Amino acid sequence: MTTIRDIARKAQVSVSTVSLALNDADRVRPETRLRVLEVMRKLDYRPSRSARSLSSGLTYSIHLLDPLGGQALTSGFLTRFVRGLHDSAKERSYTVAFSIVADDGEAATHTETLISERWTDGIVLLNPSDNSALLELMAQRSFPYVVLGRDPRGRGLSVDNDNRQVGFDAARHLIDAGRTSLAFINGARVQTFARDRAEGFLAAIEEAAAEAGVEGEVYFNEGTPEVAAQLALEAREAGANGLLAASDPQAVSALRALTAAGVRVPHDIALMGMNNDAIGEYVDPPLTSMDLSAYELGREAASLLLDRVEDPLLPAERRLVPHSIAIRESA
Amino acid sequence: MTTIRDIARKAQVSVSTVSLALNDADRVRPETRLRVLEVMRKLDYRPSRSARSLSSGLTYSIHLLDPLGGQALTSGFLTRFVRGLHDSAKERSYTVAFSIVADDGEAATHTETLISERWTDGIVLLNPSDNSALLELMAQRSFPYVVLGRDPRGRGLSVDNDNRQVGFDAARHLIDAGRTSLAFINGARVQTFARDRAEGFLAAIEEAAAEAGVEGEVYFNEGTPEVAAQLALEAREAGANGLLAASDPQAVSALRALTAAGVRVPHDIALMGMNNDAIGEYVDPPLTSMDLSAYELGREAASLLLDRVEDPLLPAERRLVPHSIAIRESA
DNA sequence: CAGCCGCATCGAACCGGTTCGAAAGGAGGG
DNA sequence: CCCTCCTTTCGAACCGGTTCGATGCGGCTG
Repeated sequence: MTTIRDIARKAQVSVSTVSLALNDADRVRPETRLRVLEVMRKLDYRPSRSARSLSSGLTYSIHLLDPLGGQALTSGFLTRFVRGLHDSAKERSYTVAFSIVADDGEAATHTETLISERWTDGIVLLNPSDNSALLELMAQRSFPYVVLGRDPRGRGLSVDNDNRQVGFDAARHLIDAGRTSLAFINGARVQTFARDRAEGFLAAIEEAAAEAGVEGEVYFNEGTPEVAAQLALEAREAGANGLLAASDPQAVSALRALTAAGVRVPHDIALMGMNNDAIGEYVDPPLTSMDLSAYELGREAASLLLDRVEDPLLPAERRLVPHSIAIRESA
Repeated sequence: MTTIRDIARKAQVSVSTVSLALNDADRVRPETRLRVLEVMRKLDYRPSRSARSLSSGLTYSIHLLDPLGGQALTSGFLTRFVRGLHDSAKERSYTVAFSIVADDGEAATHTETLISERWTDGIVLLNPSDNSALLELMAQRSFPYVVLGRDPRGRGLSVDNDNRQVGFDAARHLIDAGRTSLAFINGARVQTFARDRAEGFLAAIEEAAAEAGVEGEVYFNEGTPEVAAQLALEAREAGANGLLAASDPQAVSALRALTAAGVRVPHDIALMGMNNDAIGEYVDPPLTSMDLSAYELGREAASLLLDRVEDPLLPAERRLVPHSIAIRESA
């Protein structure tokens, strides 16, 4: 293994000059710098990451914390979010590591370890619940982190969709398609984003209630496809002709239950999913779905976080990523 | 930040004793050890990871390399594999990091960096192609790594399914259901596992050809759902009444195309997918699918790899993880 | 020409652990 | 009672970088 001292010897300069040549180009004479770099090339020198970490206090990595408990993330969403996170981090020469934790408690103790043992430079939290012990912890320690979703205290960094608008736009799309009795098979009520979406959904209905006589209902639930199937039938029973599900697996499950019950989609009832999973394109009928820009959320998360890692004085920020509607045949 | 020297001072022992007390329990008197640990607890001491890495030469992390180019992995598979990898690594106190690379060339240069800059203790490679420059590289450097799939040289560690058997069992399942004309919408021919599955698939047909007059064909292709839809129709045209797709998205896409063409599944043609993605349960009809035990593959990969990290003298090994058939209504 | 400044470079300390060889002390054997 | 060996502990070197303060040198200013 060739070290910085080997380079120094061979290039006839001091160790500190080598380090400077590598990291702080304009503090060393160009001529010297080139000579040093040439020697590095010749000896195929690679600075050791752990040595660099130890002395600089940086790990050049960020850490994603995935609370398995938080059901919120369908795998399609997570995959794309992670990819965005990775791509953005990679552009800035950071590595991404991750941990999957069972619940908020484990998340908190694990985070404590991440921070105090200096494993990482910044932490990405996925959709923590409102009363998260973890968020409490993060608010106290001053360590760079970003939240996907909403940080209730509003003190930290976060990336998110405008979830009220997501709900609003979805309802609006159904209404524009002539649907008058809407149902929203939503996530759990404890999830902030689910409440926000419900609010927007109902607001759109309210707005259209007068002129078009539109009405609607929100069903909070645990988010499983099984529950969605049952609720879809229930909603249909109650006269719904426009249906929004909180995820694509839920929508697909609802689709099957409705079809099996002889209800035609979209003829009898329009159906929308959420997050535009790849699979939605191939079911029959293809699924209209809210596209939450998971990849872009991931990119923004890494970008915001790394800005703070590199300059801790930057103010907190909440960045909203635009969503869109992937319109297909189901609605 | 409290360091090992703070502990030493407070506990009235030397720095080396503190280190020993922490890492090599039985080389220090129990009494002393307890005193040291007590001081640690009191001062909430946490050893710095980078310091430990630098002096021990270990990073306590493994690195997953995901070649985006290798289309082989549907996101459902990858998610579960990664989860297995993580869980197994976590049990042994290792962290998992990952990189997504565009192609084999980038994989090779990136791996070079991972190894020579000491980022990680071991590398996990996903389904490299047969002629991978990366595998060439790994074979030369002696650095712990494990391959998901087959290492053509057979020299390295690998975890895999018995892909020949996967193909065989799938065909057998269709034959047992009374299907006589089979088709396999397979992956690309350059992928070893695709060839292995094709071989098994055809072997099962061969075996049943005499008694039951079974015949069949394998369609190698790029693995997109679009292509699957087209090939499904083609196969049906040619008289197929039993169909196996290389992934669940492909199967779902085929299902839709067939249904749209008035072909009833499974009445007219039985349909099987692969990898048992969650979504298969909710389409209509629910999808029978080969379950490749992605989670278990991930667990085994980490387990084998870490065994070698901790004892480099262990011999190479190829571990096959059993598959199963998730039987639902489509076949 | 003396004084000052800034640039390029250097040596040494430092980051916080691990580990090696030596030393101290006590037990056991001859 | 002395020698040896084993156990426990210690000091110091080491891992491979970064960074701070000092130094030497040349050029500019007054």
